[in-house]
Amino acid sequence: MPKELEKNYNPKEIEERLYQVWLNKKYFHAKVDKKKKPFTIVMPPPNITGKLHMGHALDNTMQDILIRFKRMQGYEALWVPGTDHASISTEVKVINQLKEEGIDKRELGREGFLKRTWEWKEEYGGTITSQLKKLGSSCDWDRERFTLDEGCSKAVQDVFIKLYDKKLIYKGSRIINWCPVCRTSISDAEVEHKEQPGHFWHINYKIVDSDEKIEIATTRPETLLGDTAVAVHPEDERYQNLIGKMVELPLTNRTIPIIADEYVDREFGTGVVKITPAHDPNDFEVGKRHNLPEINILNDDATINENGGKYQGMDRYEARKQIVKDLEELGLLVKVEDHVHNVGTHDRCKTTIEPMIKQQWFVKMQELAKPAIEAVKNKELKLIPERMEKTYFNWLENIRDWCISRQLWWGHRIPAYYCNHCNEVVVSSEAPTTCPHCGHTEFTQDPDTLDTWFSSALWPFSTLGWPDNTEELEYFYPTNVLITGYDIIFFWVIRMVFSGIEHTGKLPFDTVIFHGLVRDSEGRKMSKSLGNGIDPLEVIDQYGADALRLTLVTGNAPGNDMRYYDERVQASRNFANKVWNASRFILMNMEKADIPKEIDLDTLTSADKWILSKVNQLAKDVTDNLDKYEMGIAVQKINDFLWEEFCDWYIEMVKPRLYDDADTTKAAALWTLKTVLTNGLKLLHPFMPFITEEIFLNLQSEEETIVTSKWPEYKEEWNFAKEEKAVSLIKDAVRNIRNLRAEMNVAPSKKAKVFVVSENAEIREIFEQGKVFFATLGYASEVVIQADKEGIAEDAVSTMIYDTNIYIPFAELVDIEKEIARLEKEEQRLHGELKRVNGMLNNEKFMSKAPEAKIKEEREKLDKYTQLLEQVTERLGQLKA
RNA sequence: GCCCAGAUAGCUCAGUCGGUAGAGCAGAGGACUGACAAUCCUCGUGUCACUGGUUCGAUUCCGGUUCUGGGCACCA
Repeated sequence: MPKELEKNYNPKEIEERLYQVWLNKKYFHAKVDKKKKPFTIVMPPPNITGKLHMGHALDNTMQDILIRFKRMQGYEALWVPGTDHASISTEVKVINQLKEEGIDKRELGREGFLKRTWEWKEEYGGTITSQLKKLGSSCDWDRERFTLDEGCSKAVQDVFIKLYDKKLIYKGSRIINWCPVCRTSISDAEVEHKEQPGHFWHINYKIVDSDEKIEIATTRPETLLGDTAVAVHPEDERYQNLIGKMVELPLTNRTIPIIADEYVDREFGTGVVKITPAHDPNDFEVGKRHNLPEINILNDDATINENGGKYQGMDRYEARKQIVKDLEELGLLVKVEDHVHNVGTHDRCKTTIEPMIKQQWFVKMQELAKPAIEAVKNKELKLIPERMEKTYFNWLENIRDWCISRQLWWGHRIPAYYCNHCNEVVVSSEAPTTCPHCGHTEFTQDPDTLDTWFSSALWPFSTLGWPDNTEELEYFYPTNVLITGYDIIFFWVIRMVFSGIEHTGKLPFDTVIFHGLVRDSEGRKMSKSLGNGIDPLEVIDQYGADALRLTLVTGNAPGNDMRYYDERVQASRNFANKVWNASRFILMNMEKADIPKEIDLDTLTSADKWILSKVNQLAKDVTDNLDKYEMGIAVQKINDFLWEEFCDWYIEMVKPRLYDDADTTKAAALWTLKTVLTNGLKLLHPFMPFITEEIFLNLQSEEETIVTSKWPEYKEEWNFAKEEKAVSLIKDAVRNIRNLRAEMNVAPSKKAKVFVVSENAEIREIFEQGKVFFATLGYASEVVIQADKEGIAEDAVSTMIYDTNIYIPFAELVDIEKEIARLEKEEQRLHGELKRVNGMLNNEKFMSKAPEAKIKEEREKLDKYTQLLEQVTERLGQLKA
């Protein structure tokens, strides 16, 4: 006994209830099953500091669609969820929390701080995953992972040791990006170049033992405290005589040489550059070439250190002011210009980064990059959209070594130990007992932790048990696709690719799908500072997760940004409501006949066969689209099918049969309604999991849930080409009649007798078969089908489809003038069409070169238009006479 | 400076492996037709940015131009 659906579609109640059932029944749990093919996606782990935003919603909707699709297709579909420890973000959050309590992190000590951070993680770290559940994400929560859990940590440690042993990880003193607020080094990828207004200070340096001066220009005057040379271009005539001489460095007691280096651009500024090897990456390189001393003038908080003389202790900007002032007093400041330049800032805290020379750990990238480039070049790894390949190559081909050490506490600690006696470095998973160099037994572990992306780079395999060769790893790895935003291609995607190749010998996935950003309705990035972010949870609360999901995936091409409009979610919700109501209608009528499990297809009417054929074709199309990851196109087709073909046409066609007690095709109608609805729901399920399940459960299927139900496949026996053509003809006729009536302003309540005239017996038969619904849909009081015009009033309005005429003699309603105008417009249109077709067919080149099918198509059009034109002309003649 | 993308109906966007361009929203007119007014029916002549080329045929492919976004790099 089918339970009736609630009168109103109430997503909130349905979604919460169903998700709980799905969890209890473990539908999302995947296990090693050699009889089935695996399909695996690992979720880009959201930060534990995060809150669900539209980007996550889009990202996870797309993943869920693919996972649900594959699960229904019979794959062992595994979607691994998890979170990222997000070293800096989390550490900053906890530091701030401590600050409110008046505690400095150093007071707590490393262990105390970590304890606090784990507590923080326990309390807030699960926020985002619980929010993902509201979205309907069908992740295998039994396999949820965390980048800092035991397994992932082991993987990190193994990788570090392995790369160190291969000399692909090294410790070195190099210029790195330093964040004075977070007080840690960061990688190049974490530096955001931002345009900022600044100044260009022109300063004179005096040549030693001479009255001459040399003018340099700088945007950071305070760095002159660390200058160790002044450089000019070796071929610059202006300065030839100065090369090799010394200059007095103002405000210090030092003299520094004038050197020649090709790095200098003669055209820019004065053509003279001050060289500060310790605080500028380019100068660092120049310094190395000329063996210049490196003078670090900054403390870790960007105040001037003991090398800054009287400026010691000043903040970098304070020192800048003072130095400019002092230079001015000395008469060495030539001029100040306004200058807009790009300043490197830390992407997390937006602080201006300071290049500094520090001992850090690096991953040597050159060798690792090669196979990653190769994989995309030889198509083993596919990037969607393809244009992302350029970005990918560009980054990898110009890659610099990756600075992986961070002066933070929250993260994977570097497994390196230093002998307290001789400072020998030992890299190993456990603290060593004796120093291989001097034999002493006391060691201190490196205090630094690793870049948070070091662990996420291993995510596709560390989550499956690597480095142990687990069953899961064997079965589910490599994963299939990765879905993520294009904004983390460098941070994450590329690093996973080379890590996968290096450590597992396999690509971690074969396809990467990049999606764009969800922007606000004005096209702006959603951001906290603008306050224009839209909370997905509020949208879900108001319209339901299904509506949000549908909105996010509709009408968006891969890699393109999209705008979020409330109206679009409303439209999605309306669609859900439509599906709901149509389903209610079907359920309400189900008892009007016994619905057979299997039906003899011969008992179906042409309308039944038509819609069955349509849903059959839809299954094929949707499957094809999803195989190509074209989710937007797929769901558009489902939407069109359900709303237009199924609701607006088929259900309307079927109504007279259901309401007529004498009708003998009720079982066929109900079987068709149920079958088509079931298949439609299944196709829709990956996109709108909740509403489809709720209806499915009420439809009394053989299957216990739609989640693991069998995906509809194309069936040859459901292909009814003849009926498709027939119904399409009747639909055209109906549309023409409606059109006519609308133009004539005839109210739908005014039924009229309709004559269908065709010399073609087959066509008469088609209308005969569809008579019942044709009458209803075409507002006919009676349908008369005949071969000639016998008995039809002269002034009946008419319309034609192919070789069929339809006459509606609602004489008193007809406005002859209007009818003539309408026909003349039609006549004009046909002339235009004929001109075009004739133009093509009379073109010899077209005839000789165009494909035969195209020529045939155009010929058929010629026939059709010619015939229609004859009829219109004849009719016009009658009316005008 | 290098690279990429977009430019299509009033708005937001799909699409076209080259053969007379689509959706949603908005708008106009009509209808409470026994699931649904969160609905139904009817209504779109857009130089598919501009400009050359290839082609029987280009909005779709190739070249150039303009405008708008984005990424990377950086000149001190």
